[in-house]
Amino acid sequence: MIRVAHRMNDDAINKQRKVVTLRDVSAAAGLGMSTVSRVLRNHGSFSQATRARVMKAVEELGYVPNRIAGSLASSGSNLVGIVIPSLHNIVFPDLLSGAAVALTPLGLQTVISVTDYDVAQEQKVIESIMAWRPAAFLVAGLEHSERTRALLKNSGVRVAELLDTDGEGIDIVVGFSQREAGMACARHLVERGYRRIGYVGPHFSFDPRARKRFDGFSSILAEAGMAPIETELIDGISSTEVGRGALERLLARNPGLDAVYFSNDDFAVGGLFHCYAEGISVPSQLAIMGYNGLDIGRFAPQPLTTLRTPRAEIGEIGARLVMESRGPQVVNLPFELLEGETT
Amino acid sequence: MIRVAHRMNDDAINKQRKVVTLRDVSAAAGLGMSTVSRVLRNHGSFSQATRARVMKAVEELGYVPNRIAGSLASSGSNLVGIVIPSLHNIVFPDLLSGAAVALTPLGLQTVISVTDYDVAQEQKVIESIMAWRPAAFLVAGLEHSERTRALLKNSGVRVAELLDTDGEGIDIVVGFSQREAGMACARHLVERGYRRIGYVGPHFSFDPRARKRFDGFSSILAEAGMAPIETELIDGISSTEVGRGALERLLARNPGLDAVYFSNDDFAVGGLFHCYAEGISVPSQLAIMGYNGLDIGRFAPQPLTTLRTPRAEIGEIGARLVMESRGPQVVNLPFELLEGETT
DNA sequence: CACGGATTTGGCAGCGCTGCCAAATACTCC
DNA sequence: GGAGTATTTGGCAGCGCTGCCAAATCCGTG
Repeated sequence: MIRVAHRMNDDAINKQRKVVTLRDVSAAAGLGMSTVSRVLRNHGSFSQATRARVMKAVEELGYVPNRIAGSLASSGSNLVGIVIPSLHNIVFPDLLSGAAVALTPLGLQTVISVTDYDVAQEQKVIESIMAWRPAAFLVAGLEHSERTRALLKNSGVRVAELLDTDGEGIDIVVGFSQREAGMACARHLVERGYRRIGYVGPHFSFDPRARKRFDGFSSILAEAGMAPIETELIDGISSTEVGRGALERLLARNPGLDAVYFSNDDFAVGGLFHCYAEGISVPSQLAIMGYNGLDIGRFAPQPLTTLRTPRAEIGEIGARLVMESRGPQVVNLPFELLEGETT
Repeated sequence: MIRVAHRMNDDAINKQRKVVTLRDVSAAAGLGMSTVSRVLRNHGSFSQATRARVMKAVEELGYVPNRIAGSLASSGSNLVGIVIPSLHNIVFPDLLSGAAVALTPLGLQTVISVTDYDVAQEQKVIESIMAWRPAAFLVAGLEHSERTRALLKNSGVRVAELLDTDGEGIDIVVGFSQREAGMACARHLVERGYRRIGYVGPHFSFDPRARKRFDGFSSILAEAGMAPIETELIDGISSTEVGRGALERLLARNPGLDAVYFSNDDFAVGGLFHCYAEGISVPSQLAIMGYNGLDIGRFAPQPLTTLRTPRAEIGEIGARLVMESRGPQVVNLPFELLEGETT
């Protein structure tokens, strides 16, 4: 008998140690489960005395609510799926920061996946996030596989596609025209009188937004009757080192260039450093233009001419709109050409 | 009668349009739910013919599995909670990238939250991630509220604390000694003969790791019988601009400094740029030392002397260990002093 | 002090899936 | 050809919570 009693006691202890559920809390508080649930969600009505009893029991038992069960019962989660191509380009952490500003106060959690600029991988991660029935999706860009588009469209969750407005969106689109951004950069260089222009950026198969900017850029040069741009395309991630090497190779092949447009300020600063190292005078011998308006470029010895992109705002507005649940819409945010001393 | 039949038909259609469940798939395939579940999870045994029937039904109905229900039934999610203080310091995106390398192949999703260097906020986000019963936690640093530590310890989930090994961990710890890192930087400057050293970094209340480095740094100077270091403490995020301004202020107050130690390469590069702008010769008039081994510093006109930190490796190893579910352990990774031309 | 309405509380079904076990079917060997 | 084993399949309970509705309690009034 005694041993049995001991065993039961042990079991009870183990049970408690294992997982504390709403039922345990309600038993401890001497209340019904629904009452406890109401108190914990601060939803519906209950007396202050009840609230206190619940909180006391929660505290004593160390109860942690189970949102998996809660979400199943109420068919709705507080998860927001975010899908970006990379973390190595500052644009995307900035986007995430902006989104966090809007989502955190609403008590939403972010499930974040990285695709490495691969639409197949994008499809895979969106499918697996979808299995968590997120409240909304934020995805970078407008280019997806057919299946991904269908999945997002038919799922019923709100989707915001961010950064780029050149194309057909699924639901909400927040960004700016990448093509226009490229055109603005080209106009600037053309106006300043540069005529033999080179380009350093990622391979086009890689980043569709860089390609759109390049196309826009090229179209302005063509309009001005200028020769097609010389390009140095890069595989790896955006960095100072790579930009420096890329400019060196580009100049070796095309000694007569008078300006180079870089698809990112990281690259551009690398290019600028190359010029300093080689004694190439900027901008008189070679003009350097960047893209993104990174701090590092703005406060270089010669401030870099670049184009400030509103990436944090895009993240924030995208997150806000996707939760406010209105109809589909396109929001175009302004970019700003920052004239530095390198062009 | 006809109207009733119509209504039922409508209902059936609505039902199907609304949410396709495992039950719908099993009905369409003419199989039991458990069989379909087994096929979809590729778990247990079934014939190839069965597999094909299931896949066909899944395709036709556009079934998306519900991991909320699955996780509730099997009491275990494929979510990994990641908690970092900020996204504005490159260290943390790098950490996330490293973690993704280890987690993605295992089919794990990341729930990421940012604390803004606030232990209360950290507690809040860890509590709410815990409600999703994550498979594991990755958190930056060892400094938490008492409650957070208790929650993590008692929850039974594996926890890896990343970046810092100076202190008591909860479970797995992966990083390096921040104190030692600071000491290594100080030794380098002392060896080179610098004697009046300044420091630029974030407010100490802010970032406990920066404080530990600073303490290690100071201890070496004290050992060498040198005067206490002059400091310029900063509120905002790490950036070139801020570093530039901070150095200016620091030098205005302390004209005799012969070296400045920056808590981040962003700051340090800003400082370097300030020197260039003011015609201060580096390192003969003023030595500049950074921290983190960022690309931007390595490929500046004068390569920055800095200390390379293995942050992506920390993320990757932390993620790997936390999933391999062995006992508590501390992994110390090496940092590397990179001698540039600025000291 | 009984009465009607407002407030507070409890019971129970069910969200969609998985784990367990038993049943059905296929296959092997003598 | 039938017992014995291996493979494949189905049924059902239950994971922990919420939504709905009914029951209980409280309160001010006539």
